[in-house]
Amino acid sequence: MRKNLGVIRVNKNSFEGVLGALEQDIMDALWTRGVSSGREVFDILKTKRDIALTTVLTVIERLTKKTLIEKIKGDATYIYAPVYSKEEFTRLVSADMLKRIMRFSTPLAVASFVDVVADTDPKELDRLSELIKAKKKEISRNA
Amino acid sequence: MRKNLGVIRVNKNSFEGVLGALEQDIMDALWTRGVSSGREVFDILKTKRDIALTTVLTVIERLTKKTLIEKIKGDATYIYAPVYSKEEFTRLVSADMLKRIMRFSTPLAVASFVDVVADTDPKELDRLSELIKAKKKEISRNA
DNA sequence: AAATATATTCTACAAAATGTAGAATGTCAA
DNA sequence: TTGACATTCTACATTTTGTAGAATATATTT
Repeated sequence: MRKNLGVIRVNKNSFEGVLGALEQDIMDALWTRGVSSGREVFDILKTKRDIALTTVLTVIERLTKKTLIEKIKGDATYIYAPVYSKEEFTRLVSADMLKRIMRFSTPLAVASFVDVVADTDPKELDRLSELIKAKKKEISRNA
Repeated sequence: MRKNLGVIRVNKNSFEGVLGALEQDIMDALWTRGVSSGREVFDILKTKRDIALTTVLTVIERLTKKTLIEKIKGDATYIYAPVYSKEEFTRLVSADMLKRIMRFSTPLAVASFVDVVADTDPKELDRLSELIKAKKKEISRNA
């Protein structure tokens, strides 16, 4: 399930290292569908992969232990809600990864970042400039 | 060995998700000491932790399979060399992580990045601005 | 209430990654 | 030849994730 892309193992999965494939699928189901019962999540995944209801329930259970999902007593069944929106979660994960990268070397991380942004979506460079400007103002305001 | 920092599991380890703790220690030994024999690496680690020579050898072997270490026939013993410098490796890992973050959402990643840089080392914001400027020039030159 | 359906929890196993190291084998020098 | 050291093999343990059957609880229907 893990491949080698050059040196580094990767998944197609954005949250590699944070969520497994099934975990990710379940979170995605909850993010797109909103609060759902276990069976509803199962019904969604079932259309894409061959999987058992209990498998889904088990993994949902694990995700609640990771505080990524909240378990709520509904009328007939439990329902599950993502604790963080996909955006919040992405921010948290990103921030965490970035911190780890920078913990090693901020200059290197910064340089890599500019390279990758330029590669990925050069137009974002402008937005990045603006965000920096704004951030600097914010800093001096609070200084 | 994994803790919960907020939502996301982390290690103190910068390369979490890429290298295990022992693997990291071994790479660090090679990076700081330079090309070394297995026993030399072992001697370094031994001062910090209780470990067997064969354990070190085993993991070195695994790292050669991951193409992070090159195995070279020395006179009496094999010697091991890091395939990438710590800097190169960091760049590769960073770039890869960043790509994965941006694959999900470039705008979010960019925003997070600015936040984290500001938090970590606000002075880097200026350098970041300059790098962006330079990168833009580079792009227009090659356009 | 008994039977049936549905939900939830328990328990368990498999595979991969990593840490761990003893046993076996190879090699070279005294 | 006999050590001493090097190298390789083999084998476990643990953790994470995927997987799901068995058991149990709860509700619904007849």
